[in-house]
Amino acid sequence: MSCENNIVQTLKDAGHRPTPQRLMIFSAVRHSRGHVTASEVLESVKESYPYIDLSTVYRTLDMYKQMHLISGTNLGGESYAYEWIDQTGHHHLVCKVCENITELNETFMDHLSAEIDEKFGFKSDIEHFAIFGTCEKCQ
Amino acid sequence: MSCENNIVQTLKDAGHRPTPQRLMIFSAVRHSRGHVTASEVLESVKESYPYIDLSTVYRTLDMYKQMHLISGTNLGGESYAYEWIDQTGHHHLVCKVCENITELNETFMDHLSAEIDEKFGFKSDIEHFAIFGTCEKCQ
DNA sequence: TACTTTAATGCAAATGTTTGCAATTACATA
DNA sequence: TATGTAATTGCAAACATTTGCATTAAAGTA
Repeated sequence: MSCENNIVQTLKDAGHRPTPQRLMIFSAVRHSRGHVTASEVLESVKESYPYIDLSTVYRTLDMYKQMHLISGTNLGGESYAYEWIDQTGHHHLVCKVCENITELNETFMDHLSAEIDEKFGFKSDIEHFAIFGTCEKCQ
Repeated sequence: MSCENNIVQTLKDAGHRPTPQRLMIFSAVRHSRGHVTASEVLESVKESYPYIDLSTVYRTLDMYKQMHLISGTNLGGESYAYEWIDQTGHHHLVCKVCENITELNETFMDHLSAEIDEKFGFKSDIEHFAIFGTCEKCQ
């Protein structure tokens, strides 16, 4: 389970310590709509705890990513964005021209994922994907 | 066409100037088996032209990437790897445990790509993909 | 509660990548 | 070939991310 009220337990179960920093960072990602960058998380957490360090943010986001509580996606150019993973995993179509982002339902990847498992015995970890291209408007 | 003997023409056609630096950088990527990082390209080019700068390498690799002559893929962790795109585009299955990489034939993505076009009118640009997961051995 | 052990933090420095700008180079035109 | 112009380069500085390490804090045990 990855819902907020037992993030403490989730951390403990995974053998990690539920430090205040980790809870604040989780909360910052959890409560922001859509994607956030590492420095946005930093600013957000700083409002309640000014001594937080960027390296802690990066380390913690990486940890949550490995725990599959949040996803990290390169949304083109400079922005590496983190996002809380809710029940309905999803992907993005990123238009290289207008830079708009379209959400893509998880089921689109299921087929591919099953095919890869069948052929290679490889369990793919497709939680969050960014596919680049050109959207209808911009073609 | 993206074969080596007319890289000069390919550049001109795209409105770019075929400078010595660009030709050397293309050659470095073209002649290396598999993936190369930006600094590997730098070292390689430096052997014949020591004054080359890393920023030129990055800018040029980005340009080639936009021209779809090379692909850039985040192969996990720190390594961002560039690769020449030959006739048979391909993708990678990257195992998070043993870090081994399995090549994945282009056709695997074709289905997904067609589905996305049909549903969203979105022309996806799936030339080079890294899918993370756990390989058969490591499960 | 006091003590011990180990994980996690903050800081500073290292590394990787991008950007601004003046000098240089390639190309078009005369 | 000489000249003008716009693109490209190398440099230096900015920015983003990661790492090493001493200090601090969390959790288990007595």
